[in-house]
Amino acid sequence: MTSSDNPSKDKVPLATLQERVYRELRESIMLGHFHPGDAMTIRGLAEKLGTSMMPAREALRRLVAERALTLLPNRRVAVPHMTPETFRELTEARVALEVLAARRAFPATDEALAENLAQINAQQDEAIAAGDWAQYQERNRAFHFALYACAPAQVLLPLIESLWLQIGPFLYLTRESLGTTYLEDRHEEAIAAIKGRDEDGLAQAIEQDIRDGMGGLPALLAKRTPAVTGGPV
Amino acid sequence: MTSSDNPSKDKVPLATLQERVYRELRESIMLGHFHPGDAMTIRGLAEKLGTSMMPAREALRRLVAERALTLLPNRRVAVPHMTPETFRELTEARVALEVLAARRAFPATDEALAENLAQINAQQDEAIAAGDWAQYQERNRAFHFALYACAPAQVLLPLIESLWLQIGPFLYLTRESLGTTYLEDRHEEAIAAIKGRDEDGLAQAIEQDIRDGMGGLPALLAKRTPAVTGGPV
DNA sequence: GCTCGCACACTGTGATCACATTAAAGATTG
DNA sequence: CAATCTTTAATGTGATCACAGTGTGCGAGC
Repeated sequence: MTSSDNPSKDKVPLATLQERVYRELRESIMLGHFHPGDAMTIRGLAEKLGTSMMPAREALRRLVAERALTLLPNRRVAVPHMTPETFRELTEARVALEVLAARRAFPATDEALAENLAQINAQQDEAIAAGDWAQYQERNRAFHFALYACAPAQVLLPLIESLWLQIGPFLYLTRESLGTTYLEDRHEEAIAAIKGRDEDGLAQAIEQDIRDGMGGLPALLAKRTPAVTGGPV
Repeated sequence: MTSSDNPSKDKVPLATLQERVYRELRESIMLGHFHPGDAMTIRGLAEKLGTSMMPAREALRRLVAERALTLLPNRRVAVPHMTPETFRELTEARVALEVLAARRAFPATDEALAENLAQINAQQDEAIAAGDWAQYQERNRAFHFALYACAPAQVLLPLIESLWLQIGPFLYLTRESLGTTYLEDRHEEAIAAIKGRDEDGLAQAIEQDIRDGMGGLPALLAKRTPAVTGGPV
């Protein structure tokens, strides 16, 4: 638990500079530090991180390849815009892949994992009570990936992470509504399903958790960006 | 509609060199020109394509990000190995995503598309009869993506393409068995489902098509690579 | 004859530079 | 005063170079 739990932390100088830049950018994106449309330049990023162009350049292109950023026709890199339609597609993809990941993980789940998940869930509730939105998001991520990682998922995990990355820049929309609307605790249902050895129950809990969390976003999205990506005025 | 229909063709000098190298490598991988374990060097690729290191370097890293290639601990790039377990995971991921893509495409399908798919399917049968394995694979790909592209799929298509890329290096295993075992024509079933406005039927046809095509591979895989990643003689 | 050690070639990483394209101002003119 | 053209700054792309780590192959020593 102490050695390889936090591959994103800077415990080690992180072999290559490009990797460091990548991790930092990736974390910032997932935590919603960037907003849709924000443009980034190679030189700007390089200067901000104190490196030369090369690591920044490779980190940016890598994130573009993972669909976390988009390459504009100008060859400029920016945080992608999102339409309600694309968001629905993201939701369906998440449901399909994460339910599958949960089902694959199910045979490997046990009481110990259930306890671990319960602890994470408790921390998440604390975050809600404290109004700590960033911590809430972080613990939510920890919950899902702790479950999915039970079964070896060399294929599924990267795909799911790509989806989370694409959603990242829009999670800030949920900042104000943290804790305002009461939702069923789907995580609790998932834990109960694990303890009760109920695979279908686990799958349903995960699916509902995703739909609950993503459900309100298209509306917020339409409110924030009234005139699509087309032309302002 | 005439300008951006064929982004993969070389009708245009393809703006950047990196893009050309990327496309070429990607195509070679998908068509099974490389075998698992094959290592590639930046300088070697650059020399082969007549460019400098930079385009080759970025193309390789991009394919690594898309999971088409892997980055060995030595920082060397190679065609990934595959275990039967990973292959099953790939199959399940394909089923989940492609069935979803087919369902999303369904409302947009019509008679014209059915005719188009029927033509592709006929060409595929011709390829089988002629023993043209490469053409068979190409037409199979055309069939699936022609269907999935009916609905806007900015999220799903890249994910599916990533899966196809990961499978690419192992399709060569099917070379000898082309046409030797009779399989239900799931493509025909899919076309019939489209004509009959039967979404569930379409979904089942796609799922079975994937399972039929992928089913035999783990066995072939185990036969070819008895000693995991060890050493070829 | 076998093993250990050393030198050399090779690879990826990162930095720097040159160039063409594009966005942004600034100046000029109607 | 506003619109347009020109000049200028900035950006991505590609090339070249320097460096450190790795693996290989050759040779010396036991």
